[in-house]
Amino acid sequence: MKEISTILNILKVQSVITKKFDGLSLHGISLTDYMILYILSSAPGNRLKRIDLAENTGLTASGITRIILPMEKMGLVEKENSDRDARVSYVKLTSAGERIFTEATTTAGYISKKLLEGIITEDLSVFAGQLKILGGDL
Amino acid sequence: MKEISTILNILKVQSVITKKFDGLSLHGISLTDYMILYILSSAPGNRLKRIDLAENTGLTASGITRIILPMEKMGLVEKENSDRDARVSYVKLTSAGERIFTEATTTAGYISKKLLEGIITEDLSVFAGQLKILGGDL
DNA sequence: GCAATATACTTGACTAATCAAGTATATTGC
DNA sequence: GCAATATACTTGATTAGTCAAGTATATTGC
Repeated sequence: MKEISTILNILKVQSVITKKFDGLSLHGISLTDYMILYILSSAPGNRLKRIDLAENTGLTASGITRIILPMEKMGLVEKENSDRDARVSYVKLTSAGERIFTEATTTAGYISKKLLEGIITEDLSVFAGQLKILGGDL
Repeated sequence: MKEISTILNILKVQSVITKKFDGLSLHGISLTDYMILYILSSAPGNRLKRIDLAENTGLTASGITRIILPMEKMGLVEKENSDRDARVSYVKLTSAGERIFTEATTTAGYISKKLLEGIITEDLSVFAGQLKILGGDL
């Protein structure tokens, strides 16, 4: 069945990707860290509730708590409380985080281009659209 | 940069997929278990060296050791030694494994179809081809 | 034919994530 | 206005995997 093999191939691709993105460690961050910086940098005010960060990354709320903690310690993001709702806390990109993100984007762009270079440019947007259908939208 | 967001979307899709495939627990196996059964079932003689299984799944050799152990205990696969090379051991699908695989395939097929139903059939093979370019080929 | 290197696999220590349960606050309906 | 429920987040325990090092066997080149 074609559908199943397609799905299983996505799993394999994922492991290929995470291996190639080891290069981000050059900037002291993991691929997941990078994804979070990426999402925050395009969020309004460079900040997002933890729960929305979970939704956007596909991680659980508890996964977010655990990954954000060291990022806070590194000074990439900072915690902000909501004055409307005492339950929520925002994760906000710091200027240091922005700087690291910009630097890491050079590396990430290079790796991504290499990974995708076999795919013709016009097909790429189709591919991206199909991923969106599958639930991948940051 | 379009390439980066595409790559990050693949990561998110992966987490969506693994969540949806929880249904396989109905058959007592995980998605990774299923992937291994899938690969073995289409391998010549229904068996493969551990190292080839690692290559095909995108896991490490040590990951294979760890995931195969409980599958052996469950009787889904069995170990076979090579008489040509004392270092290698084969992982072979048992008839019980084959049966579970067939049952699980019904579930997996259903979930996969639902996941991919937004993608037009003719686009699906293009999509599959693009995943292959990215390194995903079982 | 043997030393050096490479390959297949396993194991201990670790990490990144999950889930289930717990805490604190908010919302809703009577 | 308060009881019941829902939401946002954290924490302890667990799990699925990694990496680095170790063991055993095979291959290669002199």
